[in-house]
Amino acid sequence: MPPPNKRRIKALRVNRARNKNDDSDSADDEATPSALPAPLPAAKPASLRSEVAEKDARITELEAVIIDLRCDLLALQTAHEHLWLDTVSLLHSTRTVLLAHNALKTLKRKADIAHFDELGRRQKHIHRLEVDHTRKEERTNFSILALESSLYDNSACNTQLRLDLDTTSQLNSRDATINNLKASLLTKQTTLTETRNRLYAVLKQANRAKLSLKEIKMAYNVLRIWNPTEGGEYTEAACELARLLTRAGCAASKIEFAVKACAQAFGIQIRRCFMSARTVGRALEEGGKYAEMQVAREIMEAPGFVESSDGTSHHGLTYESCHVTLLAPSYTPNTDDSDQSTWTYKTRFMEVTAALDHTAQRQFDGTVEIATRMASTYSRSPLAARERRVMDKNEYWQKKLEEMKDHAADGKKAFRLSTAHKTDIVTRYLGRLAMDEADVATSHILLTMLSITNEDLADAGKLSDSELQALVTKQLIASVAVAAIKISTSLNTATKLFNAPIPPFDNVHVPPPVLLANKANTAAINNSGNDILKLSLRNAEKAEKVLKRREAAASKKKTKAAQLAATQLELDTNKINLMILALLKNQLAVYRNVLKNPILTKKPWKDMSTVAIRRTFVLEARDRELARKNAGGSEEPSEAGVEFASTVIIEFGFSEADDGEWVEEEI
DNA sequence: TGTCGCGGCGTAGATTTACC
DNA sequence: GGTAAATCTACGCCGCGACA
Repeated sequence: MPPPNKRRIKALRVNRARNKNDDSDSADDEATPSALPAPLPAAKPASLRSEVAEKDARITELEAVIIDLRCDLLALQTAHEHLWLDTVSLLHSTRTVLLAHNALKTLKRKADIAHFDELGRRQKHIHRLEVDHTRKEERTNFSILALESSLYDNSACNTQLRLDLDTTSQLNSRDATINNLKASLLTKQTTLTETRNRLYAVLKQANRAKLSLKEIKMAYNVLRIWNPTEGGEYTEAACELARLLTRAGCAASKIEFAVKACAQAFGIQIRRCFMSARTVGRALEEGGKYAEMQVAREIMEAPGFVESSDGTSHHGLTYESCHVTLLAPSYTPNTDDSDQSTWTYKTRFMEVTAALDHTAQRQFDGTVEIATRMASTYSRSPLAARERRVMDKNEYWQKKLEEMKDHAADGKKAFRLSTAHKTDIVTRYLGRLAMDEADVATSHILLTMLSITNEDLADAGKLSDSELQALVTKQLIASVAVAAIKISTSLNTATKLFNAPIPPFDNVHVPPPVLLANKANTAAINNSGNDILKLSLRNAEKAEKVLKRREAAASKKKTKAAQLAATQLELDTNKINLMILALLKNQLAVYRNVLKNPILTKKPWKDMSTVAIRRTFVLEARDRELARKNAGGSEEPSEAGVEFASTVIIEFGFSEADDGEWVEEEI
């Protein structure tokens, strides 16, 4: 065992002390009843066994104490070992620390040397930097001084430039301002001009609007407020309205109510009251007998008129209507009715009357009755007394230029009756005239006939010389004679051929035929001169179309007639045998339509379609014509194909059908 | 102041409507 | 189908108002 060192010695001392304490403690423990087994009670006389038991228990307890002590001893030994190990460790550590201390001393010494070297270098660097700084500072100061000097100079220059800039700016600003002002002025002038123009336009518009408004207001007032009277007298329109309402079945006493009710519905005011029943009665009278008087007077004043008539049946009764178309004054206020240039064509209603039948004789009798009644009415009227003249019933016939009818069968017969009647009237008139003027009139007829030339006829757009020869010479000569007298005397203006659409002997233009009632009812009614029932546009177009078609047909017919007139009747058989189809047809047309050959007239064209047949018919007709001439011309054509003397029937695009009706020709 | 146009009234006759 | 009432028509007469 190694000799104990100081630390070990110390540790031993500690252990001894601890052991002493333990001993004392053990002594104390023994002394303490709790630590030591309890002292045995005073020995009593006990059994051995109990004594052994107590001893065993004491032994057990002691053994337990021994065990405990041993454990403590072991613990102390362990602690001692630990302490020993610690001591060894500390010694080792101390040795290590000493070595480290020495190393550190060495390092410190080296570090100090290095430190001093570094410090020297740094101090040199600092010195060098200080020197550089001093130099840079000097240079910087110099530069600053130079810059300050330059700054001072630049500031002065800048001040001067600023002054110049201010001056320039002021100048530029002034020019810009001027330019701006000029631009603004131009803009404002443009705006002003535009505004002025707009103002002028607006003023014009306002003026126009004012005028328009004024006109519209006036027109509105005119339309809104209807004055049925002028100067206290009911206007023709008012009277016509009353008559129409009466015809429509309105009682005279209810007409005022009806008119007012209509006006209220239409937004129209009627100035003052509408006419009373009594005045309505007067208006009806004016539309009846008074109208007849007026028509009679107009017929006497007019250069001529056209009569249109038609018939129809209603509930088994036959009715005949008649109206005339003639030049009549307008009767408008402030118009000179004596000036014929202001006259216009009017269609006047004559009558609608029941008839027993629709025969030609009945129609003719009706016309005679109308003429007689009209002459009587006018001659007995106060109007005739004031004008100090009367109307002769023959004047109606003298003034009648044309008749319009729609029935071929009875119409042609009626034309013949009318023509005969008029011829008689005109002959009587001419006779009276001849008696008045002796033989002057006769010579005048001849002179007038001789003075009519082809040029005159051509200028009038009428028949040429050849046409005159081709047509029925006798009829035309008679008409020319009548016309010549009429022209020379200017008294009889009605010496026209019946049914000539355009009178050939003076400048009086007669309008085309009026549409008849059972052909175009609406158009006919509206064409009848009624101022209130105006022709509707559709009917007008329809009527215009019909008239145009008829005019075209008439023109076509006239061309055919002219072609017919230009055809010379060929009597040479050699020439007839050389004729071609068209020439043969022309020859047949002359025989058929001019000479009224009774055989050819009844022969339809479809049965004369070949050259041979046509040539045969032409040769036969030639033989008959030569025979007729050799017989002195006494052989007249049969009545069936001959028109009444001085009657020319213009069918106006219509032709006679098999049933006697006139039907429109196809164009 | 005379003339003219209009409306109102009365009367007679014709026509339509309601009723038996 | 007849009859009475209602309605419509025609017309003369008279007064009123506008106008020259």
